[in-house]
Amino acid sequence: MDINRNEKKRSTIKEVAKKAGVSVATVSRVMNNQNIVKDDKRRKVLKAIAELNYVPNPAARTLGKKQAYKVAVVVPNIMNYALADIIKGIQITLDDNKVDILLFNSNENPEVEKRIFLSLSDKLVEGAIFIAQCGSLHDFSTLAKRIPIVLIERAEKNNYVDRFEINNDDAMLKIVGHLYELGHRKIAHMTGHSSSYNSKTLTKSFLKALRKYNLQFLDEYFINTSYSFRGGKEGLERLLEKGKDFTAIVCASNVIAIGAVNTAIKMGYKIPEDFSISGYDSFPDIDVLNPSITTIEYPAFNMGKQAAEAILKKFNSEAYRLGSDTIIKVNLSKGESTGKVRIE
Amino acid sequence: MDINRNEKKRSTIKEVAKKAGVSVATVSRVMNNQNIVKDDKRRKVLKAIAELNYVPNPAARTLGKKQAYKVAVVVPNIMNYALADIIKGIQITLDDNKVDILLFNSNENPEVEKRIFLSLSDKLVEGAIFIAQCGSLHDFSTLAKRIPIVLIERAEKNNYVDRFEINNDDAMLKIVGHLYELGHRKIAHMTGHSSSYNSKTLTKSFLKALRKYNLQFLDEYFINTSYSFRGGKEGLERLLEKGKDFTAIVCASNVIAIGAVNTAIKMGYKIPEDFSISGYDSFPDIDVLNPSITTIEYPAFNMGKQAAEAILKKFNSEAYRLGSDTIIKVNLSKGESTGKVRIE
DNA sequence: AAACAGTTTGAAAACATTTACAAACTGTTT
DNA sequence: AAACAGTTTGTAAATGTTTTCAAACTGTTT
Repeated sequence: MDINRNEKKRSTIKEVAKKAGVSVATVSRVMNNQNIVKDDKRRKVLKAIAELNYVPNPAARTLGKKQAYKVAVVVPNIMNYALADIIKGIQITLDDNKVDILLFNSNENPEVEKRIFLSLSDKLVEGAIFIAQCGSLHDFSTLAKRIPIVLIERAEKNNYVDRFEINNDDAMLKIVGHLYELGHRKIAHMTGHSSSYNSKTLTKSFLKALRKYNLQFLDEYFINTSYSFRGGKEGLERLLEKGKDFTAIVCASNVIAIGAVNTAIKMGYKIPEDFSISGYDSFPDIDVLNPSITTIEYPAFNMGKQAAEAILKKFNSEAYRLGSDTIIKVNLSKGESTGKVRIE
Repeated sequence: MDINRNEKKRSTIKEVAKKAGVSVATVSRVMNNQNIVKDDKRRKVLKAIAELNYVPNPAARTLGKKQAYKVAVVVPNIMNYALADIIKGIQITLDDNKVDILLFNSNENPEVEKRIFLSLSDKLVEGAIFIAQCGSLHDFSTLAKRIPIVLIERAEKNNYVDRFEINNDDAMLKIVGHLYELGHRKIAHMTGHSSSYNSKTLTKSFLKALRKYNLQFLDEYFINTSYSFRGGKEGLERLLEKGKDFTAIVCASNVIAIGAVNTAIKMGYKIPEDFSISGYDSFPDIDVLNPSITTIEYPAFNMGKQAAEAILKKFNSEAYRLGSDTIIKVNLSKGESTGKVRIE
């Protein structure tokens, strides 16, 4: 695709200099408000700038300064509240620092993500934030030497990237513990597609938690589905086809949980009387729903802020510096979708 | 904020040229796959590129070509399914054409939006898409001379921008008609905050529809609230405080409707037996909810695609060309949240 | 009035590419 | 072998900034 629009020409720094009767260097100094320009010249320059409607050409500026004030943000799906909330946190923080974000969406397609990853090295961004995994691992070592990298909920480990990991082990321990206390012993699990790193690690944590409580895991009550209301609906339908021996379902995401809860009620089940359902994620106003969903929540917006701050911090550091690992704390938020197991 | 990281230096076209024993022009030709380079030289160049790990500097390229392959997308809130869906449509279409998107989020803050709008003129993007209104009107005439502009659901009119407007009149006519057929005569209205252009125009369309059906509008059953589940909850609470003379509520958004429906049921009302509630928007899998929501839906993802295509089309056109006005069709999707009015 | 330090300025180089133009090769045809 | 047309290549200008460095001003002190 060729882009060939005849732009109405911008005025240049040369024209401003000519009009103001000074050198381009002086104009540049005024633009970058270096206060070594005398007042009378500064005034002349500002006047010329206003008259010519001059705005500096960012490409030339980037070339001269070797700074683009841009950060790439790569997500698998923008239609996901938790991810959108993280992006919002990033956006607000970077915006405060006059850094723009270049948004890339892989649409859960590993090949697209790979392509984005590879193309990043020629994008002229001063940093990149990758959120959530989709498909294969990338080798960040080369890229991390050039620009600061932040990974949120991703598998890659590397000494030079900053990582933010949600404490899945604790999350699953908390939710399984909560269900255990309510008397649940047969707990089903509904998670994302098996190709997803995030699903797989969460399942591992779930199994760990079961072991801790000496609960056995029933293979037939393990369901992979998509991260959506419909995924919750279809997952529940497949689960119930196999029988209803479980008393609770731990879902890997709130949308799945909401889909499952609503479908269960539509089918005539009572939640939580017939079985409990829990979610996981960051979902706004989840307490407003009926029934409200018991969930493990993490501070998505805040994670975004932290990620952006990590990038900004590295901007200023001399060269290439060790990354940090941050474990994000989770919080059990009890709702109406879980309850005491019925004594049969 | 100063960005001062010591980047590991990229290799340049000069180094490649030297290593390959050719001129920089030849390297440039290879990079832009112009097939006027002889095979032996091309091979040498490619070898040198590979060995030096050369990737062209985008800023220099932009400067030379006067093309940045970037489009700005400005939204009031990224945490909104309909907007996110539009962005997704834009993203996919632009990505196919190797155009990147620069995402700006005004966070529903008119001043931030204004700032973004003004800063756009110095961003070096080949196009801009503004989605939904937030606050004051902007004057797009100057910007539109330089780059193609697409406005989605915004008030500004201008001969040179492409506009996409949802057919609000038809939407409200359809939903009021649907409720009228079900016997409803006293219809409340819950919309966004009064500062929002989108809310205001929708309300106008709602009033028009009422008139068409000879229904009177009761001032006290008009509620402004926020676009969220909680907004729906709080709106409904305020509405019910004023009495319960209405038999239906037309909400300006699905999140408001969902919040209201769930809250109503929690309060002990039966929906739609006690009153009907309708939504408006694009919301994924809304039919999975319990009850499913009657809503007016518009093709958000597709609108995004169309918007991006409009931009791409203008890229290729000579200079500055008339814009188009597209009215987006809406569709009534009947759910379980609306029903026949109870004969009292 | 000369010397000096400090401030303000401008010329020109640097940034990394694209591209217009001319030169140098091809391979035919006379 | 000269003339020609077509292809391939290189030189150098152009793109619009920032920044280095030296020069030209200041105003003070001797």
